[in-house]
Amino acid sequence: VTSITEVARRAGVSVSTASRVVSEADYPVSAEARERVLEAARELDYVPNALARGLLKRHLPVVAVIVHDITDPYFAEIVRGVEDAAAPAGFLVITCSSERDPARESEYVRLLRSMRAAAVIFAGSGLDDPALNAELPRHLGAMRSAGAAVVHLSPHALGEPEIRVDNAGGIASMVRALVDLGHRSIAFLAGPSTLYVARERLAGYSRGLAVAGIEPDPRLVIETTFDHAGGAAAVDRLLAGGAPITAVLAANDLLAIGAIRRLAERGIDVPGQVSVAGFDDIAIASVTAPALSTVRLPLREMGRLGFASAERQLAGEPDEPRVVPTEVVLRGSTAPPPAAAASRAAARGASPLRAQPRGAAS
Amino acid sequence: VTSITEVARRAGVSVSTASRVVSEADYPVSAEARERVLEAARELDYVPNALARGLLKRHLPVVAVIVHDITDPYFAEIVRGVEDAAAPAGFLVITCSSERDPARESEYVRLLRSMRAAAVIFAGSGLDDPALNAELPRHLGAMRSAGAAVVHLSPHALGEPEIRVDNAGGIASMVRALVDLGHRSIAFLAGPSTLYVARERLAGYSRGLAVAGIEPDPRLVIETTFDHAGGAAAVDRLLAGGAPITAVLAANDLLAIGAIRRLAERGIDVPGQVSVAGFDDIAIASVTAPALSTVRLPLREMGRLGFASAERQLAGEPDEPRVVPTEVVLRGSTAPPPAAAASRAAARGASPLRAQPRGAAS
DNA sequence: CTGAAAGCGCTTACAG
DNA sequence: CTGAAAGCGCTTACAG
Repeated sequence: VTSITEVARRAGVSVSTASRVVSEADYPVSAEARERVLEAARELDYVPNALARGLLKRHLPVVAVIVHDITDPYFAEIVRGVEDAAAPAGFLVITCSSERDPARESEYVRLLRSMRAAAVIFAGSGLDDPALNAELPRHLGAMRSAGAAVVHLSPHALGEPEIRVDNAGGIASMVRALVDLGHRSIAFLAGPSTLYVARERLAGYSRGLAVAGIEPDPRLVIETTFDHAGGAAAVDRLLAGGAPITAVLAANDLLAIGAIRRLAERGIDVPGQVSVAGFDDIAIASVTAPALSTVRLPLREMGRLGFASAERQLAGEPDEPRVVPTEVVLRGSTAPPPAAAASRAAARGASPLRAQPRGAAS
Repeated sequence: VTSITEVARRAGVSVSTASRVVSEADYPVSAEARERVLEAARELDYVPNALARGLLKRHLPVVAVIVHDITDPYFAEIVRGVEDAAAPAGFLVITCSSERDPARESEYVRLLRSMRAAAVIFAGSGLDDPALNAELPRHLGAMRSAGAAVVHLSPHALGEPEIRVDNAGGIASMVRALVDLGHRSIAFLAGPSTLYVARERLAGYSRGLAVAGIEPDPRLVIETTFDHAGGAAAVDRLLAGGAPITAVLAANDLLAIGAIRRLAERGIDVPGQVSVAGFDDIAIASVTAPALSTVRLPLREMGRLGFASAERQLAGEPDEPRVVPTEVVLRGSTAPPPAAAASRAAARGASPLRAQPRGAAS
């Protein structure tokens, strides 16, 4: 724990000069003094105290990412993107799993505020729950006015996100792709309706159906949690409902993967009898069997963009919102609907699922 | 950015008294003074400056987790465990993806040292590369002597890990389980031989074979990276090698999942023709098709234990190494070997893979 | 180009 | 129970 005082003494210079050298300040120092300081620092294994420095500057070179759950591949990928951009700039990244609990979120932001974090990036969607969100805006306001950056990568209650995904457009494109494959009976696993992203994606589903001239069937829209279990449960409800279905579109990949697994357990072939598609394109999506058709989001890039936005804010530069592209990726989990079943379904509204014995599909 | 000075002024007390109240120091303060300070703090939205506090204490209430890649579910789960234990104690968690690059790792630890992080937890295995690891021990030594905690959750070059997994025993148990199923030709996807964990798991494979009285066949051991792609590539090499195989045991789940996928692409049924098993039991292992048989590691619990070890070290308490249990979990990806093929293979050493047309399996 | 001094926001002996 | 003062390790006007 050597301090700059000892470095200065050993180098035979003042603390001021030592500081100017080790902090790489833009300030004239003679070559020999510089060399002596550097050598003393090396010999003493001097590492500057970032806390002391942070006390004088406005904040610590640390950026926090608030995620719902770091264990969700969607968020892990974003955090990695933030880190990839932050590391070269000398920033460390703090991850906070809020579990979508506004109280935990507030507490985390309070802690971040006390640590004078330079930026906080909200990776997950906001929750529509104004009463519980009371504290958060106060903390964010205080951080902002203390010069810290605040970035949102998803829709939220407090305004437009700095990094924006066209959720509705992405889902609508996938609806279109399924329709092009021949599907007309497309179920939608919607995620939690309290989440702003989930709402946008649901809107995309409705829009996609409207564009294709398909009458929406409320029985085909299932509200779920945003994980494997939600996908499995939704399949059960769908099958119990008895409505005709040839495709299932899920509001995220985790739901889709859970749905595929449940369909397999029920003896229903994917994509032979039912096509399944997701959203996000998390890493495992391409490794499942069958590989998942999905709408790709550049998750890592979103993390990088998030940090870039923070940097701009910290530098006092103008920060225009960025819109991030989505792309439909068709893999093995989608196919044309079973021909016979499809025409029968169209003719009398029967469920192709029940009418179609396993293995008889194309 | 209100400071304790303003709180003290508004409350009409000295800074000392205000400090004693807001920092919850164990020091007598009159009830009315306390109340006035608390109220002033509330009114001013006072949040103490953790940097100033950290400058006086030995360190900042922050714990870092060094992982290979936060995007790997293995590490995400551990980080979550650390966070679950750290949050109630008021610690924030910093994640550092080192990509197994000793230079990056050193740089991260230097940064952590400069921030006076209270603890650094190494989640991943050490690399056997003494030359490159030169800087790391110096930083760790400095942190330790500054009172910070250092925890290892995996084998490494610098001694015994604080939290220890019986890697060899776990793999050997899975070999045993496969043998019990009737397998004798068990390939092993070993991971990178430079990683200490990978070596321990390979040793477990050898031990398992020895216990079962099976002659090891060097063609069946494939060194790989530790990801999906490594599993796929290993399957290709195995099939090209032409050695008889009825089961593939992978040193981690990512490898196993990549292998299953590649086998499916090659038209080989899992587990009908070939059984596949992994190690770790990451969350997706139970959702793949077929669900993955694996050796369960209590990853989240390991994270919690890691933080607990750090807390003990910080408190100056004795910190005995903990050994964490492993458990064989048999799911859909393993089954008895195809009977005909197995006996033929035993008789003349032919490959059951080639001899067994798709779908003819039990 | 160099250095003495003030100050960032706290905590903690020390004296009362 | 209360408060004045020193000091943690830096940076940065300010004077030379």
